Amino acid sequence: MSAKFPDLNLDKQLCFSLYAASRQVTRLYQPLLKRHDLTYPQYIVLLILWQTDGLMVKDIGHQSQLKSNTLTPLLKRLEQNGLVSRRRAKDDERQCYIFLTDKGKALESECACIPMEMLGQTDMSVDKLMQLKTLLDEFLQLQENHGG
Amino acid sequence: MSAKFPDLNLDKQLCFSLYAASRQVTRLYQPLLKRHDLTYPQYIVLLILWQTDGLMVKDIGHQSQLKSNTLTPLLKRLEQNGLVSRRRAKDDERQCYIFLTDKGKALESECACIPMEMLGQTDMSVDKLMQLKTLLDEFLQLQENHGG
DNA sequence: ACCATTTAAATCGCACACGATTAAATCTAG
DNA sequence: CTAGATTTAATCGTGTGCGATTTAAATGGT
Repeated sequence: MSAKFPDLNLDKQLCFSLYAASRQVTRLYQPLLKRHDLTYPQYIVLLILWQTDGLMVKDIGHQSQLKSNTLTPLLKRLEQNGLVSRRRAKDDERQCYIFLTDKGKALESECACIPMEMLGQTDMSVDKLMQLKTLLDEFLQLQENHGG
Repeated sequence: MSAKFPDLNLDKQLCFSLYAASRQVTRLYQPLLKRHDLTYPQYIVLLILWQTDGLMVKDIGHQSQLKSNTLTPLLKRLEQNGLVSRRRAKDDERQCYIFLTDKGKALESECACIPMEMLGQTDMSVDKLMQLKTLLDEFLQLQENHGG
């Protein structure tokens, strides 16, 4: 069966590996994040805000590559959990600025152990992990020019 | 601001790169798959079935790392679109076997150009793409032993 | 000043993902 | 032979992702 189109398998399998690896990482994070009542995408958004507080939805979208249709409900959940507050800019009512609350700021140090715990769950060398990141970023960079 | 926990940034950013790259690939596939009325996960499942027809839901789950809560509705959609048929095993009514229809089989050759088109959209060298796949697979392998 | 265009966020609809549970069939120990 | 454990899919609820549209506000050219 199959192997009718053998030349094309490389590509198929790279994309599948990427897809599977990404979900695997999300699954690894889940137990660590659940302690703080966070999902993985919520954690991503918080990482961005911990780096720079008071961003617009647009800025968070640019950094996370997520659009408002994903971010708006996600940010509302973070707001409901008391981690961020949403404020309209006075000079431009279209813009919605996101600020960390005290609770949201405090969560940063509570989550400080997560990356270390994640590294502990991987038997891969730091060297190879860095290689992986470099290749992924190169891929992302090339695509950015392409797709817009 | 931030950089309170600088040692931990490597990890955070690797996971973010993985997350972003995976979604980027899905977005790249979408226009190509839409022509055939497929989503990316549906395409993944079809790739598995094109390799080996007549698998149980469990087998597809093992290869795709997806559980029945994702696969059952996905396979029902493929069935509705006339690409697969679902049959219970006579000797064990619990098992549900998935078979490609003629239309489902015919779709394989129609999709044969997709991997090449995908490669065309990436300016990354085949060498680096292979490296990337190798690292991702190594990561997945290590995790398989870990998590179950 | 006026209206078309642009921009930012929100809304809508659909299809994943996945933890948790359920249901039904099969297996197994006693 | 049968009660309980196991296996397999299906179901349920929540939270993404994302294309498409909508709403509201600001901008820009006339």
